Amino acid sequence: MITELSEQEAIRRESLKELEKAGINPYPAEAFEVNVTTAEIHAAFPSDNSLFQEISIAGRIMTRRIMGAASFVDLQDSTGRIQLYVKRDEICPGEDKSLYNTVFKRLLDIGDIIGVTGYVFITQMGETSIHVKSLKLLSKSLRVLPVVKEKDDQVFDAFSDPEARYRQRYVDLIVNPEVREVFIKRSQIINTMRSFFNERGYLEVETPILQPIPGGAAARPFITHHNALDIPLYLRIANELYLKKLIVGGFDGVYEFARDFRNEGMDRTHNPEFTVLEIYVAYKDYFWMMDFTEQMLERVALALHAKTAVQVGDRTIDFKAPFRRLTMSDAIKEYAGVDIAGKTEDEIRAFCKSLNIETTPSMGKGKLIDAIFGEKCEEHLVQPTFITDYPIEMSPLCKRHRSDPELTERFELFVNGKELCNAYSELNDPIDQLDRFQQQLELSKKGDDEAMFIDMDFVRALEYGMPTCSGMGIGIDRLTMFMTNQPSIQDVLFFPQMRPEKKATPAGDADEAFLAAGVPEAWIPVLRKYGFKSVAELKAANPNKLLNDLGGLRKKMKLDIPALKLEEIQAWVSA
RNA sequence: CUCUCCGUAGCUCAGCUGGUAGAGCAAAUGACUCUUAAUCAUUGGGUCACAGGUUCGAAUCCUGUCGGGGAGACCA
Repeated sequence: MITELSEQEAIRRESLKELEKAGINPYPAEAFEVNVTTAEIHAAFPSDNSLFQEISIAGRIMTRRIMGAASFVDLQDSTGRIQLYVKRDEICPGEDKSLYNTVFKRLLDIGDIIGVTGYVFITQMGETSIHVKSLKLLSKSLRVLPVVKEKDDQVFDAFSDPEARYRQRYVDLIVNPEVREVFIKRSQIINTMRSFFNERGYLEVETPILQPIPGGAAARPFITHHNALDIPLYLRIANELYLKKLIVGGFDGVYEFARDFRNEGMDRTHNPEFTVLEIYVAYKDYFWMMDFTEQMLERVALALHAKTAVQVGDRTIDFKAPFRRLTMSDAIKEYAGVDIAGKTEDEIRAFCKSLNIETTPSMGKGKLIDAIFGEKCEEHLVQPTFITDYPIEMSPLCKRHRSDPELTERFELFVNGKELCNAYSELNDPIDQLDRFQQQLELSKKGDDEAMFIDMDFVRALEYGMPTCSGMGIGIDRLTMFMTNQPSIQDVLFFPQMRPEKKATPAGDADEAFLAAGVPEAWIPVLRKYGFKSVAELKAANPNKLLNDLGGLRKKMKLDIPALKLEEIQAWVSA
């Protein structure tokens, strides 16, 4: 684990030892009392100088400006930053000035976490600051933080490498304050929605993530295995069927913020695991749900921005209810210029050809219509728009339209050309439901590998009777991208999925090979430094010379590991 | 999966048509008791992602691998 340390990391580890020698615990166990945050000081101090005369505050050292016997430090806590004024004779009132001269100036670094006491004042340059009376190290930082500087709203040397930011999000959060803001807003979005539901008496529930049948959506699942039951289990792709079983069970409204998993491609709008809210409300239909959805989104926008207009890229999106409503057939008429109403599969296939849309024989009527819509319409739906009345083949869980048996009572909400919500008047006819599942089976025989599985327990539940019901699902990650103006899903997930980091395998053999030959772990980096990259090279060496050279190297590098014996080295070479 | 750009010090980046690496910040040492991208002086810090190839000589040219960004294909 401890490979080559950089010069600065080695210096920090030395400082750590010196601190311990001086009797300072770099990682003390006891609590440090904090009685104020930087945000509270900045909010109240300038108007009332009598406040904050005895404060205790903790945070991370972000930058220092040392001028001999006095210094300024920028301290960052969870709410922001404040400047500290550290004066030698203030923190070292007696003869012994080592706390300032040695500990503060030499042994502390940017990145260390400290606690201070003192009082708030305003410097001659007009900056609200803390006059430090005592200072205590709370945690020593051994790694070097990127130092981001700022002047007149211009940022210098920003920590910007996406790979490093996503892999080491903690560093990103420390040095890039706007990143923290995105995630605070994400939490606000979820809280606003939760209040909206709870005020109406709906119940927050939890349903299985490990499912024997991955139902409720069309997607490729992750498969895992349960040892005790000796059965395959799937990570859920949706929770729709379970929530509807709860409506059967007698709840009037249930919702879940669910983590779903889909074993499909990754790009800037798709992560293998993502968060979806699904809500089901008894005795409602999809018209009711449209009203509900637009009110919910308007409220989220207001909660975050205090207005309904939200900046997304170079566009302004207005979440003020009501949103435009358009049937799918009208949308295709408007944007593709063809009328699909009452047309056969062959006629629609011909439309696709005339519009230069690729088709395959396995595509049914529903997929063909969806292809036209996807190619020609979606990109135009910038302002929030409900697209309604989808063809029946695409919606096996959705109630047939009350006035057209070819269609379903379904809507999707499009924002900025992307799908955001999906909702139905839920299908509660168990015979129709089984029939639709069987049609899915036919599709899958035709080669559609994402047709739905049949969940017989769900059909059985419907046979007991489910009230009329409307359900809606909304992608929380996508919603957060819109509401916080982030172009990539990776920017709204703390830890987006990444390929595993491989430590650059040094030329020659891996550590394991050296260990297998009997070399103690601590000596492996030494051998590499000495020039042995592989076990084979090691075996070719003269054990006596090795003993001498390695002993010398141990002294030179001041290594804190036991000296080697000739027999040990002979064992490696002959192993 | 395809195309494309990228990978150099802890961070942000230079490095030309090939000649064994530079800057700013950060760090070390020193000066400085109201600075704020603090300032001034001195110094150290590199497996140029990895592996091959071409060449007298490769950070640079070529091939492959790994990792990342972007675009597309596929996909809700």
